[in-house]
Amino acid sequence: MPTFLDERQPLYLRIRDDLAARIAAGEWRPGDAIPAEDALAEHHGVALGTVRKAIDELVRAGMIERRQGRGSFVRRSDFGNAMLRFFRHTDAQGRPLLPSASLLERRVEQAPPEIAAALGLAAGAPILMLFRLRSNQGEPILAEDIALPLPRFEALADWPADEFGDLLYPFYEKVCGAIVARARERISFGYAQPRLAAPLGLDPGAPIVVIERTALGYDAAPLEWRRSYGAAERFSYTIDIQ
Amino acid sequence: MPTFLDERQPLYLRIRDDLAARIAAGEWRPGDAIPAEDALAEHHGVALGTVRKAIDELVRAGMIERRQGRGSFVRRSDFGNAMLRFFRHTDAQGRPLLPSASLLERRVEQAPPEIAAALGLAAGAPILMLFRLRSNQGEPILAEDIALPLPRFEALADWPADEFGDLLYPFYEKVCGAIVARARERISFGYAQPRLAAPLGLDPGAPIVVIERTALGYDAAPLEWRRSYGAAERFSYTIDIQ
DNA sequence: TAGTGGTCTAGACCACCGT
DNA sequence: CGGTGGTCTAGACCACTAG
Repeated sequence: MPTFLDERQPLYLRIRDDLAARIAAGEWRPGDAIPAEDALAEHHGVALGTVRKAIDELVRAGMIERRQGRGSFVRRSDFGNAMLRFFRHTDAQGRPLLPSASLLERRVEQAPPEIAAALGLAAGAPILMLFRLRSNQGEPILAEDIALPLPRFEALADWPADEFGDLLYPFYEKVCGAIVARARERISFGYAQPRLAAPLGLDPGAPIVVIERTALGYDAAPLEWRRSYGAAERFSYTIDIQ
Repeated sequence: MPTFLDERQPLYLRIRDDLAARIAAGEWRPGDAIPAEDALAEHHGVALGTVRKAIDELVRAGMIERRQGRGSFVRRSDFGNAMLRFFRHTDAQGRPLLPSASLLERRVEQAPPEIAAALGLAAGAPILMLFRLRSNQGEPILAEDIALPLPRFEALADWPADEFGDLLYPFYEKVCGAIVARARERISFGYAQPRLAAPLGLDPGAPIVVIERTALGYDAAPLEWRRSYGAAERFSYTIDIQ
């Protein structure tokens, strides 16, 4: 029988929070099955329907996936290529292309105030800065400034650049045990400075879209800050609203 | 006892579809209360929990709002000012401003292919085109091309222009009985043609954001097409992703 | 076949709302 | 106070998955 956090909360919310905390603590990792509903019901001393309602909440929050007949699994958030949804590129058959990535710069810095604030660090705290270019068949699509807090991501400072791979988030998980669960993105518009125009193959001053992202873990702690840049003319994004 | 649509569907989905169809048919309008859960349970010959699950679905879909102790109500989708979430303007105290609208042009046309397709009409079908400017304290924020199918919106063709009001959707509902329930928007970037630059107070060729929207009724039928334009430099949009 | 989630029932009591 | 939605129980049976 687990200890409950807030006696005033309904049972199903307390169970939801208990499960969420155990996922955040790493008791189950993405892809793992959580215990069966009847086991959880017995463990928490509640009816099955109450556990189902708790899991419903976590499914809505994107933390858990149900698979009938198999179990309920911690969801692996898969937005390694999410930035590309703004700059969709398809091959001749209309299938989406996964761009390759190349690491252009890597250095240790003191976090400027804006990045420090986004990462929840003190200004001047040490960070690892990456500058990355993503391209499709040699054609540049996106440039990215990426900031990672140190010493959390120390291992990446000396890791061979050619082993970084096209998708960083699985790489963070493998090398540093850091699991990205969700993110907040802000889209705005600007003009390409020469530093960006050159690798993107644009004229200096060309209009670009700027996508700023803070990626968070299951415990809502900031893990990564990045700012991505792409040609404004190729930007397109669709939303459904109610 | 109502007739059910698809015997293979679970009960709660059939009840959800029945309620959704009755809302789409106008049996209850936005703001109206739907029958109490126990009444619906008896009416459909099912247990209370089954009706609750059906209503849960409609709440998730944004069609219904629950209010404890009062009832469940058809939701009035309120995105009259949703376009402004991309161009947030606040007063000195940080409160959002509701811009005023002025109708600059109004004419009956034959729908060009793109607009006809979006509205589900044959190319060349008659539409009412509006051109509108939205401003804050005299400062232009957004220009909008709006297309409405005829004869559905016939009443607006001759309605006094100064009675259109700042928000069109409540106006459509009042004058034409057309209720907008949801919409799909596509954001892209472009450059201001003189026709747009002048009213927006921009230089011709200035970068602009283009937001194309198709607004739908509860029955998913297209009601309105619009394309909104604003200065790219003032654009900002935040999204949470999982 | 055993184990999982999915649907459904028929209750009970609580929390909130308006009169 | 009566009526509403919100929580919770203790079952039953079904549908799907894997070995």
